Amino acid sequence: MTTPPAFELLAEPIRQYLWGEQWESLRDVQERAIPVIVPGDRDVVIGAATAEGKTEAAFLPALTHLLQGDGKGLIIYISPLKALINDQFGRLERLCENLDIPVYPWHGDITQTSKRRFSQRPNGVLLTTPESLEALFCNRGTTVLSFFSTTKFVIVDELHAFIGTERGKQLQSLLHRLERVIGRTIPRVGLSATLGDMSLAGAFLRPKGDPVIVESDAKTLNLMLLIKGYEEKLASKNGDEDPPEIAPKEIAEHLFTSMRGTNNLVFPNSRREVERYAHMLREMCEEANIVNQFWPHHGNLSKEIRAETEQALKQKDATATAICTSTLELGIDIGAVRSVAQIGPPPSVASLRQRTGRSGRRPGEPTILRSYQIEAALDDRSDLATQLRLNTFRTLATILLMTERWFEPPMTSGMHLSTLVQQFMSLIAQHGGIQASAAYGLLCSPGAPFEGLSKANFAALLRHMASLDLIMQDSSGLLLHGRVGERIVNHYTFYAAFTSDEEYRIVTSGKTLGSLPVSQMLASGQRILFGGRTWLVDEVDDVQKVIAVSATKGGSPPLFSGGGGRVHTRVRERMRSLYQGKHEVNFADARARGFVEQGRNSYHRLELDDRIVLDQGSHVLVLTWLGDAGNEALACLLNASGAEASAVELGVEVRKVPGGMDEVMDRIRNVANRPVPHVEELLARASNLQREKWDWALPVSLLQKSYASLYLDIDEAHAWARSILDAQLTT
DNA sequence: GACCTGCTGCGGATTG
Repeated sequence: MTTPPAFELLAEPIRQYLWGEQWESLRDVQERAIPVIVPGDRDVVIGAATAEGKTEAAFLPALTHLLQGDGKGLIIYISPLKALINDQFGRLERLCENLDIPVYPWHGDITQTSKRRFSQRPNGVLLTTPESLEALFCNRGTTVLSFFSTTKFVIVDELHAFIGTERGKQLQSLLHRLERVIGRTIPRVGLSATLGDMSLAGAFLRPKGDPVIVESDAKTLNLMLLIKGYEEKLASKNGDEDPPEIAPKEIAEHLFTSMRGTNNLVFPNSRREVERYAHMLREMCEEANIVNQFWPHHGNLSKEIRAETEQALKQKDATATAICTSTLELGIDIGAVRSVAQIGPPPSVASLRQRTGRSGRRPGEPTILRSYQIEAALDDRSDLATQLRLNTFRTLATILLMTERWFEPPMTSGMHLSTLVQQFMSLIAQHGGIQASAAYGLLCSPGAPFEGLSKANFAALLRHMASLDLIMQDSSGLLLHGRVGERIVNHYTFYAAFTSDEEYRIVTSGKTLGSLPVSQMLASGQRILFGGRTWLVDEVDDVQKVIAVSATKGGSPPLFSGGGGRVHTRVRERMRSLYQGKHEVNFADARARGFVEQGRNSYHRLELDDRIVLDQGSHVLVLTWLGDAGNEALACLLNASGAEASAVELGVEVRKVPGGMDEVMDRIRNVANRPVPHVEELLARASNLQREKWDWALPVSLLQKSYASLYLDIDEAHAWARSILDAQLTT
């Protein structure tokens, strides 16, 4: 028997709508997703790039399923962004109008009236966020059942954005709790970018589940690639002058000439750099006497300014280029762009893939990526990173891995016990109090989000939370909120699983431009760059947390701090093979090729092929070529054996002891010969382990477990030490 | 440690 074409499986009114919209054919993922979603009895993960029609691949069959039922069913769509919900609402409403299925957006900006309409007749499509769902569980625990009893599907958009985060753990928990309230399994459909291992995305969508994976045909990337190198002269020796910063200007000039007249995206890796380049490019437009076409976009700019940039990109009769952070990495609709620029090393292979995927969407158009790399001029004082041209090699390794279609596997090992604290307090709110055993079953039993946490550990958590007045127990054994817990749960900030810094609002003549984290203090009279323009600080109000500014001219150093991300072992391995290789990098300009040659020369001069340790004066550098999680774990292992070690870019830096290099080798052998220590032992001397929102409410032993699960690859570090020992035994 | 994301209920005033 042959399967009928997917199109014929869709409900009649949906087919009519598609005819009306003049769809010529279904996309590959749609063709394959429709037959598995229509019956409504399987979990499905759809992996494809932006604009390959993932949303329709989920909604067309899900709505078909709804129409084939009694018409009273509900589809819950969960998105990480309000902006995405608003986008989706516009698109879905047109389709659903014809089907007589209501669509309700439900998030923090939606009015009570609109929410009330859904409450009165909860069916159709509900578009919401994890936080709004959390609020429903907390404030209307008793109505969750009546709201959601007819749910046929949960669709999670941008699944990859949830994996490996405390917010993702919260989502898993909410979906699990939802099914426990309703008393049955609800099919889950996850929409994800292409990931290194899609089955891990499935394991995230439903722990211990068995999803159908629908992955987009690996269509070859028609990539046009250019890497340009820029050399920055060193600051003067007396050090009282600002660094010259010629290179960023040269990069801005190249961006200006190669991008004006088309739509593009520029990713300089930090808000600070976004401001710097947006400002330079705006000035260049002024000098050239043309209307500005370069717009900034980042998370601290006000919604209005961001909307202005998105609008500029979308409109047809003028061109625009956005200088942006990862705010434009997710699926917000900004249309196709001609090219993408990456300044400095991309944060990860997966993120670079998402970014470049914004270009070359129209048939026949290539994907254009320009990568700009600044390195300091070499002299006899240059440090190891400069000599090795590390940033250039990291950029190259990341780009090559992308062209080889390798991506970081999603990080699913994190325990995120911070979120266990939240979910436990939320359960108390939902049920008006809960027994410890019931809570343990809901949160930690097989298939639950915190599966694997022992009863003893759970009890230790409850005791600790009680000691902090977060919870208390009544005479019947029922657990309730304590004084502190009551206050926390009854504030709206409780619903988010993640923290954010306290921020100052930047205001000019009554209009909010955006916000700044408080870490940077400002004085009046200072000039700042914000929203691509220069402002004079008139007044800083520490009570209202408002910075009043007025427009001014001239530039000064922008705000925000910069830095790096977490690097996977595979990227470091690829860097090493690039150092060892001889073949030319033929998609780089002369200067970038020069950096490659200089890096390789340094690598061979320092004999890094054979060396494990390198004398750095006061420190010894242990070269591992592992990822950050491996390096950090090795630093912990060495610390536990009495050294003073910390993870750095190429390995672990160890403070020199009287025994010198031999002593360090001894310690590595020691690590290799001993069994892997328990996490408690490993992190016994570590402090400052709190990273997530409720980490402060965890007992030390659980904080250590949670930290280790997120940041340390102990097995990898131990295996590395063993491999060193084995190599020495055989020579 | 880069980047990013999200948020209720209620009371009181104002308006149609």
